[in-house]
Amino acid sequence: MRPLFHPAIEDVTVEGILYALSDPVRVAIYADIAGQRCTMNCSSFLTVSEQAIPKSTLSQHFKILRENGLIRSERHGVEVRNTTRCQELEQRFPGLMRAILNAHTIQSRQAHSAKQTARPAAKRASRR
Amino acid sequence: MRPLFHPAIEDVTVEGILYALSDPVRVAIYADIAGQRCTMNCSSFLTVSEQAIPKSTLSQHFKILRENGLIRSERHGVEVRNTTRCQELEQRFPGLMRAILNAHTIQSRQAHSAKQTARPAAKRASRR
DNA sequence: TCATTTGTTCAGGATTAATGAACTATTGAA
DNA sequence: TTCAATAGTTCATTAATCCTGAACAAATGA
Repeated sequence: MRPLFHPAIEDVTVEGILYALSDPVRVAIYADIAGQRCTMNCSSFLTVSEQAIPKSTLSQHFKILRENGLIRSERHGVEVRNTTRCQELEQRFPGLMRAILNAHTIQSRQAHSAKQTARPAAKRASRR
Repeated sequence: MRPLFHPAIEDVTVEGILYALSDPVRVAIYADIAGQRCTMNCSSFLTVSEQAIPKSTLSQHFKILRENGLIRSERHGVEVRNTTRCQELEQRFPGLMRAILNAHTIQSRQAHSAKQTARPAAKRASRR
């Protein structure tokens, strides 16, 4: 089994970060890992936002997060433990990750309150 | 010719913003528009970062920026004038656009100095 | 040794992106 | 009015990417 590739922090690009987080599942995973004190394994995310994700898809999502420099993954026996690279990223792109996570929180709150008040969801551009 | 669609600011999503700016050409266009005092038409970008862009491709890029809530486009006679929606976006997602533009600036500076010192570009994950 | 758990890789079908060619709309000049 | 030039859009085709079931690999523990 191939070793897990992690880019050097100076090779991490803005485009790569934005691409990795432009998927609702991946940004939810990233936000969740960033919010935890402990590390998390991949299978913690077989359901994300009440939606089932096939494990092959999940594996690809983690690969994308990893290879774009957002998370660090280490094999520990049979599982893979994931942590964010927040501190390195903060050094390279100050304020970026915080602003994205904050925006994600704002949006989640809005979605939640919209659901509570039973308004129909606004139509919006979807990509897939 | 169809009218230009702009989403209401509350329908703009984080994912949409990140997706729109995850393309090097689009983020360069957005950064350029954001940096200008005056409005810009689409054809100002037939070459972006020393790279020629077909106008049909450019038209799609502008559509993506527009429909994800990043820019406002208005027809004026034969041309379309574009401005950012920075202020609305700042209200909805405080600090987000500033952080992204700042990260883009940091990265551009690094790319520029790397070119000057003639170091070979680091290999990085590409998407296309 | 063998079943279980955790995750990866591969192959395919589905989706999305890029772009040349044809088109629309506006402007200004003859 | 007519015609050419300018600025973008739309469409069709090809290329690239994404999603996921199936098969596989590695570690663990019974």
